[in-house]
Amino acid sequence: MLWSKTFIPTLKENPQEAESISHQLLLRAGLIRLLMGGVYSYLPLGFKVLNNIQAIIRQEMNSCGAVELLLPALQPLELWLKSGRSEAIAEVMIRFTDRRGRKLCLGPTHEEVITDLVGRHVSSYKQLPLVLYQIQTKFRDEIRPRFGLVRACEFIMKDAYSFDKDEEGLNRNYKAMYDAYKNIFKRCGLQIITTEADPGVMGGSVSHEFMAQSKDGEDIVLLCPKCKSAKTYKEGDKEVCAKCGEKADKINTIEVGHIFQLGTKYSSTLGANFLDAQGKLLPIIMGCYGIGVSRLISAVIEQNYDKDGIIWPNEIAPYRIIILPLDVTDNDVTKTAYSLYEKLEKKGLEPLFDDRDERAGVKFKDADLLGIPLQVVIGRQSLKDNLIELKIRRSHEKIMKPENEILSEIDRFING
RNA sequence: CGGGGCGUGGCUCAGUUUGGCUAGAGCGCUUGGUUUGGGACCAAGAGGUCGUGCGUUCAAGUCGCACCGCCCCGACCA
Repeated sequence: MLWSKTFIPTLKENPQEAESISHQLLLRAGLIRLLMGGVYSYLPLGFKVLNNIQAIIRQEMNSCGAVELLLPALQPLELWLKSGRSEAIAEVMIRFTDRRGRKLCLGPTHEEVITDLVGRHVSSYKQLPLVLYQIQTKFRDEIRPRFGLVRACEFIMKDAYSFDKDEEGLNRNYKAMYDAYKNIFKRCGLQIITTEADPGVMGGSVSHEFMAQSKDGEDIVLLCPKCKSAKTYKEGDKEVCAKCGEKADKINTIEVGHIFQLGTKYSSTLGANFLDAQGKLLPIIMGCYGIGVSRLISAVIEQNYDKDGIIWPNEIAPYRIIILPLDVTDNDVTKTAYSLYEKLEKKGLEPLFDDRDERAGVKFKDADLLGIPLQVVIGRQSLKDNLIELKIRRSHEKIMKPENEILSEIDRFING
C-alpha cells in the first residue's frame, strides 16, 4: 500500500481530547477519530488492526468448535421484557419506537436473541451441544464513556454462546473457551490476569474475567503476590487474598474478556427447552463468552508502546513492514525501494510504502508512531555501498546489509 | 446526575485576571526557491460565526446568565 493512496492522518502533538495513553496514540497514529462522545470511526489503519484481531478470534473460535453467525443489532423490546432484563439493563439500553409503533432497542448484548433463536429450533438432546458466536456491534448508552475505545457507546464485541444438555457439557465448553481465550490474548500480544468474577447482571454461577494490566485501566484486580490467585475487586472487598490471607496487590486493568456459566437463566425464561433421552423436558444449559474486540485494541496499546509511539505485536499490526525511501526525488533510492516493495508484495507481506515527499525525520517519526514492527530504510548514502537498513521497532535494533540479506532477515523475523 | 478542567484557523496554544483600534504565534496547507538519515530554511499566500444564544456597555475573545460540546474524578456498569 502506498501511503499517498491511503488515509493516515497522524498528529504531531497530543490532542486536547485525550488523556489516557491508548486514546492519545489511537488518535495520533491515525487509527480512530471521534464522531461524538463515545462513538468512533475506525480509519484504515484502525480497521486493519480490528480485522487482524477478528481473524485471530475466528481461528481460535472455529478450532474450539464454535460456529459463526450474525444476529441483528436491532431487536424487539419484547424479548427483553420476557427475559426480565429490560429493567436490570435499564438506561444502558438504547430504546426507541419505529413508525409502526414497534418498541425496539439496539442490542447491548445478545443472550435474548440467541436463546430465542436456538429455543425455536432445538428440541432434542441429539442436537446438543451447540456453540455459536458472532462478532458484532453493540450499543450501550454509557453513563460515562471514557478512554477512547475502552468504554464506548458503540463498540465491537465477540460474543459466543454454548448450549448443552447437562452440566458436564457446559463445563467442557467452558474450559474450551477459557483455553481459546488464553490463546487469543497471547496472540494479540496481551498479558492477561484471569480472575474469578461476579456474574452481575448476566446471571449464572461461575464466571471468569480476562484482565489486561494497564495503568489507566478502570477495573481493579486483587492479585496475591504469594499464591498468584486473582479476584476482581469490588468496592468493600477486603484487600487480602481470599485463599491464603496474604495482603493482595491492587492492579489497574482493562477487562477484555468475560465468560459466564449461565445455566438455565435465559433458557427457562425464554422457553428454550429440549427433550432428554428419557423424554423429559428440560431447559438448555447455557454459557456465554464475550471479548471486547475494539477495547482490546486499547489494551494492546497500553501494554505495547514507548515514548515514540505504538509498538504493534506482529500478528495484529496494521502492516508488518513499512518501507521508507528517505528521498523520493533520488532515482536510485526510489528504484531500489519500489523493487523491494514489489518483492515483499510477492511474498504476500503487504508492506506500507511511504512514498511521500517528506524529509527523513518526518518519515522516521511517523513510522515510529504507527508502530509497524519492521522498518526498511533506504537512504542515498548507504545505498552507495549497496546497503539497506532494517530497523526493528520494538528493540530499536538496526541491521545494515545488502538487499538480499535484508530480505532473509525479514523472512526470519516474520516466520520466526 | 454531582464535582473539576477545557472550548480562539486543520493541530497545539497565547491573549480573558484589569473590556479598547484591522484577533496573534508555532506547526500544518498552497506557490516559488534552497535543502534532504531523526518532525529543515527563506519568501509570498490561503484559511477565523473567538462553542451557541441572550444580556451589560459608547465598545465584548475578555464581564453576567443560560445552553451545547469534549476530557477527567465520582456514582453506575458487561
